[in-house]
Amino acid sequence: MNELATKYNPSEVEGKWYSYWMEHRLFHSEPDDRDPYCIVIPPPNVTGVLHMGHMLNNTIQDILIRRARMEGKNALWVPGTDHAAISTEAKVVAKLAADGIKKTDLSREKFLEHAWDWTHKYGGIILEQLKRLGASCDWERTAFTIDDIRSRSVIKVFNHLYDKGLIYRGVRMVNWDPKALTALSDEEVIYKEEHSKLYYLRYFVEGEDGRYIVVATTRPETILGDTAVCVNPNDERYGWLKGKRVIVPKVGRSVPVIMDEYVEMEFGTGCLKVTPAHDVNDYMLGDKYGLESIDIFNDNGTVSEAGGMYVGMDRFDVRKKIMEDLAAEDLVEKIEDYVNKVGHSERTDAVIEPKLSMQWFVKMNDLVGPAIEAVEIDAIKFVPAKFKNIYRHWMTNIKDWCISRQLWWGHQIPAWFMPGGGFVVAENEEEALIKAIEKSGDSSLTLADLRRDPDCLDTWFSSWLWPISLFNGILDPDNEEIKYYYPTADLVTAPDIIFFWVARMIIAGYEFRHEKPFGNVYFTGIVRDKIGRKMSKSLGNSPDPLDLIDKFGADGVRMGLMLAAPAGNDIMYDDSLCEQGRNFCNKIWNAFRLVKGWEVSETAAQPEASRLGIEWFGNVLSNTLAEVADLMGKFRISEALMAVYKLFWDEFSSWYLEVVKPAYGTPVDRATYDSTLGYFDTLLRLLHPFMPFITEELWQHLSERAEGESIMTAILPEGCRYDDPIIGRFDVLKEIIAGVRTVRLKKQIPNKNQVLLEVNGPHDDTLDAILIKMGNLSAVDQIEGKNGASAGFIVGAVEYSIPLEGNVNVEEELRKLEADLKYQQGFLATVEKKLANERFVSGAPEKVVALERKKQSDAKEKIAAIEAAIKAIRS
RNA sequence: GGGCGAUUAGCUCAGCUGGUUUAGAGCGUCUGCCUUACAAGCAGAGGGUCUGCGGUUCGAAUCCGUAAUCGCCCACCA
Repeated sequence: MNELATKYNPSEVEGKWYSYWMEHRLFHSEPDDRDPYCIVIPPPNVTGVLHMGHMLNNTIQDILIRRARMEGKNALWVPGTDHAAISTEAKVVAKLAADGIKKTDLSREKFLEHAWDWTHKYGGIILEQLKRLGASCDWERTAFTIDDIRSRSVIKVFNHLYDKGLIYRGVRMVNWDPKALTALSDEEVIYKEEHSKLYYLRYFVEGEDGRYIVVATTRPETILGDTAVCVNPNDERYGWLKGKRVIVPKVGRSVPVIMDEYVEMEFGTGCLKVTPAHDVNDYMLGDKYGLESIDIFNDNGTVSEAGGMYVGMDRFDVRKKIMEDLAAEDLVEKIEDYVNKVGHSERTDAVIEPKLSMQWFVKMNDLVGPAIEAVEIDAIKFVPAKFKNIYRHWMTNIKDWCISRQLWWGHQIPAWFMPGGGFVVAENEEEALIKAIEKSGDSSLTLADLRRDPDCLDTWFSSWLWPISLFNGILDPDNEEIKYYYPTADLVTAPDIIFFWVARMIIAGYEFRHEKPFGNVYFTGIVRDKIGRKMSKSLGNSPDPLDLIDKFGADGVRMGLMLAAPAGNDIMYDDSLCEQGRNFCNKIWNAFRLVKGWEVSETAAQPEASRLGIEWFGNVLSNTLAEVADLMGKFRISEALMAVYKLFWDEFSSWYLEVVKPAYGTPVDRATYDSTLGYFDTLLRLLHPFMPFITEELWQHLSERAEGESIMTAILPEGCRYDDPIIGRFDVLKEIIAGVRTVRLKKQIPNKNQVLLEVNGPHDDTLDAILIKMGNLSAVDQIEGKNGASAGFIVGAVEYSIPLEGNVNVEEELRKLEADLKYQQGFLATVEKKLANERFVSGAPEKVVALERKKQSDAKEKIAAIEAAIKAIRS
């Protein structure tokens, strides 16, 4: 062991142990008698690559899983990927386009072949990357949202909801993505503030020569679809318009003026143009007043035949062109700068076009009840709790979910159209045929007569089943696995998918399983760069996680991320955090080198200092074990890690090891050595969930281990919190030692030179053995008054001093003491002011008053000690 | 436009039901050290009128009000 390098080398260690864990199936879980602890992974996009958000997210999950495993639970972390309908289809379409193939030239079957090829080629890369991080997922269970079990689950659920009347098909105004050529749900639309223009256009009034009204719009191109103009009936300016008609500029169409209080009189001119086919509100008005609806756009956002002019031009080109043409005809009143919110597709960033179309919807209102309640009463606990509000608000204002997508890559909607009109919903073709015959009464129907709806379902319509479908709980609701693992314990996810995924999983849990899907939801923050920008590909400010692992080691990166990541707070990532993690690995590594380098003597007696050190550290360790357990229970992971960090670095390395370290060239006694290895073992266990690789490496070195044994499955001792007097005494000791060291530093006394420590006052000598060793003292002498030249310090109310030969800077000593005196006097004054206040003494609890009195007497004692020291120096 | 959250040391953050020595940590900074585990280290030190203003209280970083700044979520003013 002595030939260990002075630095920890992660690359030599990580691959080895990951293979070892896999080989011995240590991540694998099956139902047994132990308590289950289960996390289902938020499935990353199958063709995605690991980014910093995944790193954060999955590090947290792994820490929770590994800790649960070491607490003796049957821990299972189920991995998998998401087929990500829109983005994967977009990637495949782009790849085909690069090869000169258009999607429209392919059959559905042919296209899906390409998509599967693509998935097999790039799919699962991200899972391989997670292994580098040390993720202890049960890879034997890896699932895919579109594999056989998950697909059949989706179909079954669709049928279930349809049969309950909770899924319907209808023409509605939906969010249309002209780039992906599909409808989207409301959640997939991101509104961005944009600097645009407000165009004021003239609409001449029919039959009133030369009289016109002015209408303000941000989208002049949609006048091609105008079928009315609307004003507020209370608007006195426009009372005369009642019953009139106006001419849509340029288009020349005569449209009615309608009156509705929906119109804000203050906005623009108080006149609203109504385009029922291309605006949600206008659609509502059109519906109310029976207006004609003219769909002027093709699916790709170009003007359709129905537009009548500019046919085939893109909507944004038309905007420019039509304004030129309107200006040429003097139909433009003015143009103003205007800031408004424009909806963009979450996946393609294309500007959303509100569009009337036939789609499938889920009636959400009938499903949310138990899901709202569960979070409200903390049956499902959100961490941090602020997300409860956001969740409640969304759930109580929920709208129907548009679940159909005009895509091929996904779960095809299980609806079949019949030749004579109408459709049936079924779990498969055979069932569809039976239902179709029944419904139509036409027994001559064959499968060839039925046409399946070509559309696919929203990706989230499969992800919302994830905690259930992973255990086949939809198809086989009574199987052992679902009964054992469900509900899962914790969910760890980013807050941006709270509606897409978290809320819907809760809804699905209650609807399909009558039980919550998980007990706690831990919302991570967003990983930002040092100056607070969200990490993104386009900004190029996101480091490649694998490069980071190469540079700092997986444990270093894990630690770096966790140090800065309180739940729900964004994390300002900086490489220096990983550096700190890497440095900590070295610290652990070198502490191990030290201990394993000791020669052990079976005959040497245990020094008193070591005995005391062992007693003290045992107490500190137990306290920290309990503290970490408490913090982890509250998901305060970075604080837990910090407690472990300080325990190892400060208490164990800087204090304990220095106390028990044998003098150079001498052996350590057996008892001290064994205790030290025992502590090291516990420390490694405590560290393991955070830093799995280095801890496994050192643990295996610590003593002989049988093949297949691992720290992963070692049990973490439980600590307990208590105040042993030795902890307090040791704290005082640390102060005294620090005082000695400060004097050494100030007086330039080398550490190897022994000094005498003189004590003036009531000094507790029970830990003197340690004091003498750590201070390199010749002795600790009790004295009265002052013995000549010395440099001193005060701890509590006791004066300590180190006699010096020759030049003592009396002035400096005095300055120091006087500054201290001034502080203590000021402090005493505030305490006495409180005590002099009668209302405080009578009003405050007895305990608080007693504490103040204690402060008062302590301060007085201390002041007396300082004054004595000053007097001694002066005399 | 509504709602929510934040503002504590140079940076990132703790500080839970007001009282635990006139506020703590990690990192960074400064000083001294290549001390026989570790210079990616050791030892020591400095650093804050808790965003401003007002209020409640014997007592406020903590509770209330208000202003400013930042952030997030939601919403159909074209």
